[in-house]
Parts: sequence; C-alpha cells; structure tokens
Amino acid sequence: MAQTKVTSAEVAARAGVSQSAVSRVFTPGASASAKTVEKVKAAAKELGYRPNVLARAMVSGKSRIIGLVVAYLDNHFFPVALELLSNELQKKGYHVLIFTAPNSVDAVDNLVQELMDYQVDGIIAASVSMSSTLADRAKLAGIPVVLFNRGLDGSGMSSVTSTNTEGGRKVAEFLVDAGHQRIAHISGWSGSSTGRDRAFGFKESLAKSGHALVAEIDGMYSREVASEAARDLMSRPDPPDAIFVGNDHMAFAVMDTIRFELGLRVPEDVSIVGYDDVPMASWAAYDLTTVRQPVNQMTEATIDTLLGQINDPTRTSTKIEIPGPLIARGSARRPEGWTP
Amino acid sequence: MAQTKVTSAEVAARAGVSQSAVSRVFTPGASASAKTVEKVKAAAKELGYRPNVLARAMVSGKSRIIGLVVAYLDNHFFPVALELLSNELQKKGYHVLIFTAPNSVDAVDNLVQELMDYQVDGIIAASVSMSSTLADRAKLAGIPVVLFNRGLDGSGMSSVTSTNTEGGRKVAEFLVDAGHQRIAHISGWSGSSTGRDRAFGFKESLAKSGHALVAEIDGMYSREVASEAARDLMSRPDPPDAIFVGNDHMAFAVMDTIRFELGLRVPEDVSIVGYDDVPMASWAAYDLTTVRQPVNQMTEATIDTLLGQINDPTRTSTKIEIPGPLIARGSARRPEGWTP
DNA sequence: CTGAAAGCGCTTACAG
DNA sequence: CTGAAAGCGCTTACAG
Repeated sequence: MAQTKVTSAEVAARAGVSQSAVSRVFTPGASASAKTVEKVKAAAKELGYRPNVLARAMVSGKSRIIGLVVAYLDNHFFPVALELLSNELQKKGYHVLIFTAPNSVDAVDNLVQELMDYQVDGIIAASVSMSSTLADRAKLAGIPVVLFNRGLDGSGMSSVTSTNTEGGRKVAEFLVDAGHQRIAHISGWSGSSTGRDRAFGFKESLAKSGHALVAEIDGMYSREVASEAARDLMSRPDPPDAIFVGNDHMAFAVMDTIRFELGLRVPEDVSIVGYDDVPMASWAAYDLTTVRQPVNQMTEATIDTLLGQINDPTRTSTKIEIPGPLIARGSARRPEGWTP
Repeated sequence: MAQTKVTSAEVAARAGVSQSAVSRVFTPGASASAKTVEKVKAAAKELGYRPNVLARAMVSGKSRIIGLVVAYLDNHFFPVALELLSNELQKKGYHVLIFTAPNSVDAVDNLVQELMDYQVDGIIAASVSMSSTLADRAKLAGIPVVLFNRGLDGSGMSSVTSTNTEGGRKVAEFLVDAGHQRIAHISGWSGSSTGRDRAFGFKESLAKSGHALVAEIDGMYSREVASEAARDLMSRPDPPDAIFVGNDHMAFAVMDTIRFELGLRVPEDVSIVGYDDVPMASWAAYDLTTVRQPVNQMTEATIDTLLGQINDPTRTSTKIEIPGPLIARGSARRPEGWTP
C-alpha cells in the first residue's frame, strides 16, 4: 500500500509527532523515546516510508556512494574483484556507482569528474590510469582515491597491489631452477606499474643467476597481441623453452596458440607461467602455473584504506603490497624437489 | 584551483548574475543570453564549478541513476553484459549503481528496497529472482523494472531474453540429425525461466522426433554440480553419447571432467553443446558448440525498454525475445552437410 | 532573458 | 526527549 512517494512529514502527521522526530528515529544514534520510536515505526510501516537517501546525502555531505572505475572486464580477475568489493561495501552500508573506462587517461579523467558530480565519498580505480592532476583535483575536493592493482608513485594516491616485483623474481627462480635455458617474457602493458614491476623483478632475478632474456614483448594485456607474440617467439630459429606471461588472461591465449595452432606441447616443448591465479587457471584445460594475487586480501585492504581515509581525512596515503605464492601446476616444468 | 565545494551561488557572485542564471546555463534547454552564458562559463571554469548532481536529482525527481542487480558474476556472460550495459547507459547520461545479489528472493528484495532508497530512475535485474510483490512495490513507486536474461510471466515486469525455447529445439535437432541416440541434459537451474525454457524446447523437439531423454539433471548453474552430474551420467552402464548443458559456464566444467578426469574424448565419445556463446567458448581449449545469446542486442533492447518506460510511464511492459544462432564448433559431432 | 522566491526531503544545532 | 527553524544546492514557476 505504499504511496508513490512518502515523506517524513506525512509519517510525522500520522504518528502525531514532529518531522524532526521522524528523522531522529531513522538516524542511528539520535535520541528518541521508546514511545516515539514505536509510534513512528508503526506509521512508517503503514505508509511504506523509507528515508530518501539523496536528501540525506545532501544535508549530511555523505552520500555513502563509492565510485568504482574499472577497465578490462574481459580479464576475469576484475569481475572477481568487483564482486568482492561490492559485497563488502554493501555490508558496510556503502553502495557502488560503477564506471567502465576505456583505458586512456583522458577518458578516465572525464569519468572521474562525473563521479565527483555524484558527490561520491571515495573512489576506487581498478587497473586504470589516472592523471596526477586528476588526483590533485580529487584531493582538493576532499575525495580519497585508492588505486587497486596499480600504483602511481608520487601521485599521493593510496594503492593496493600484490608484491609484483617479488612475484616476477619468484617466477624467474622457478624457471631457472627447473633448468630452462632460453627464457622469454610476454609482459603486461608497459604503461602499467603492474606490468613494469613484474618484468623488472623477473629480469633482475634472471640476470642475477647469469641468465639473459631471449626476448621481451609487450603483450598489452590483450589476447590478440599475446598470441601474435607467441607465434613470433616460437617461430624463431632458437625458440624459448619457457615463457613468463604478464597475466593469466594473456597466458590462456598463449597456450591456445602454442598448443592448438602451432601443435606444440606444454610444458614439454615450452613451459608457460602466468600471473593472477584467476579461477580458470585451475581448470583442467589450462592447469596454469601462476603467481597468485590474493584478491580477497587485496579487496579488503582497498576497502580498509578507503574507508579509513573517508573517516579520517587527515590520514596520509598508503602503499600496500600483499605477497602471493607461486602456484605450481601442469603448464610449467618444476624444479626437482620443488616445494612452495 | 578548485575550491573544496563550489556552489552555484559563488559562481553567480563572481559572474555578476543571479544564482538562477547560473542554474539555467547548466540546464540544457533553459534560456540564457549569449552574454550570460559566457560570463557564467568563465566564472565556473575559474572556480572549478560543477553542478551537484544530488541536489539536481532531489528537485527534479530524476536521479539519472539506474540500479543494476547482478548475480553469477563468475559466469562470463554477465561481466560482458555488465560492460555493455554500463557503457551504453553512460553514453546516454545515466549511471549505474550496482548491487551484487546472493540468489535468494529475500535477499534480492532487500537489495531492491535499498536501490529505491537511492531514488533510482529504473532497475535492471540480471538473472536474478525478484518476487512479484517487490515488482508491485516498484510499480507503485513508479520505478520501471526490466528483467535481463530472465522472464517472470504475470509479474507485469518487462523482460529481455533470447528465444530460449527455440534455442533448446535447435540443439535437439542438431544432435538428432548428427545421429545421436542416447541424449542427456544437464539443465540450467529449474528455478529460472531461462533454464526451464531451454529444457522445455529441447525435450519437446526430442520427443517430436521420437527420442527420449536418457537423463535430466539440474546443474544449478554451478561448475561443481555440473561436474558431478557429468560423472554420474558417464559412469552409467549405458552412458549418453551427447549432453546438452544449460549454459557454457557449466559446459566448460563438464568438458574438463569428461576429458581430464574420466579420460574420454569430446566429441568422439560424447558430444557436448552449451548455451550463451561466451568469449571463452571460441577459445581453442574448449571450441564449444553452443547457442549464441546475442548479448549486444539483448543489452540494447534492455536499455531501450527501460528508458522508454522512464520517459513514458504509461508505456506497458513488454516481453522481448531475441533469436540467436547455433554455433557449430568442435565439441559436438555435426550432422552431415550441416549449415547454420 | 532575468531575478527573487518557493520548495525538493531531509539533518542538525538551538531552545525548551 | 522534542519541536520550530534554518539550510544543504539545486530547479522551476512567477513576475517583470
């Protein structure tokens, strides 16, 4: 029997109290006598009243909306993260306004402007490039920003990633210990800190053990580009015996190309290692050796950081890196006696 | 140089006009002289002013927010749909408040209440079960609802699906024409119209050609349940020579189980057909024969329907079904001389 | 075209 | 604890 739009004034009239009293009953922590609460709740129920969140947001200055900017939804890491982020935020009484971003800095800056128009309390940018000037704008507007799965040093924005450099190192050790001699890298997009850090750790560790990279190609986080890179690598006179691919999403494409198009065997002819440990990595058709990004911990840290900054604007930005293990499966030869 | 919160009044002061004038300059279609526009825009730019969308929403009664309820984000069909929906809505000046739903009717009803608190202009429920009473509530509140990839007859809600019954029929014909004799079905969740319709069309067509279903098991849209069903089916004394699986997401699990766990060949030992044609279906590791859901057209129709109802509240609800082709790939034996 | 004023539905000091 | 009142930042009749 809900009316088209019930206001607190109507509830007040029916309950025989003031409009302020109605508001108090619906404001956690505000004072109202048991009797008032009872009368108001009864009237509200009869009329089907619920407070207008937008009005509340306007006067309180808190919208309880978090803006989430995402790209790369075709990489399954992000739907998983999105779901975790959204569930957790819902539990804490926040809601998510989602923006899908083409991955250009300009486009993202526009989106973030629009987000700010909605008076969001905070912004999570997932694997997306924001300009520093935009970051400054958000800071001036008092809106905290947390970068998820991407860092931007010197931007003053908080970020949450896995220990990408360390992850790259682990892969190098794993491949070297397994006796690989001709190692190549199809990297994550070099415009992303994530891609750069993994490549850096990987190459650094390789060099330390006296190995040089056979080849390094930017896979641009794209299936097509990664497949082309795999074709290129495997058709060389001296093809690699192991390829570290900058994320799982590209690694699947590389495996498809190598096995079904080129007719080679994985790992007998070439070992493949990915990064992320998306659910599909454990599916039998791929059984991909990869470095796990602890997405649960990463989303938790992201939310803690963001809400922390929302509740205490003086808090300084933090850079959180969460370690994840290398998960050895069937797509790469293992070092003898290897244990995680 | 943006201030922490610039209001139209401040812009008005700087531009030497009234606050109303500022508002008009930022309201498409409102009248203002070229001179006023110029002065206001200049002042707005200097101060970094942007209208507060929430305030606008309150007075205009239009939030330009669309509530999107999703479940099953692990099924790749939904991230794809989500991205299309979000992009298209952004282009039309709407934004998406996202709610991830556990798939119980109660939980969904709660979420939708919260959505309404945000004064959303419309709701898209993707593969999610809403109660009819909730639908009635939304209608009373004047908020149009469109069901995406799910129907609910008699609810008065609009829905957009593919022609699921017809799709089921196509699969039956395809398998029968290929000479399969022992045909089984691991269905989509029987609580969903989508699952029921596909199963219905499939069985109806099978019966018409004098074939009986060897077995039918509800796969609950779950990888685990579908895998268990596959084990069950293939360990029978007289195992099926073809299985129609209610969606691609489950079909991948079925293929993994049959090939890597049971050591059988697809399609030599058993043909597998899915439903959806998610991107992964075309990946070489699965090469899945499936019925395509034209997700582009489905999302377009969803948006057209929703915005249509928002702009013209008298418009009656519609039930749209969009046909999609069967895509023959390598996971199922083809009828001789088969053409799409 | 333009400004003064009312009002959207709330929250929150301020008195009592 | 409670009510009257101000105000959040806008849009939109209403006069002029």
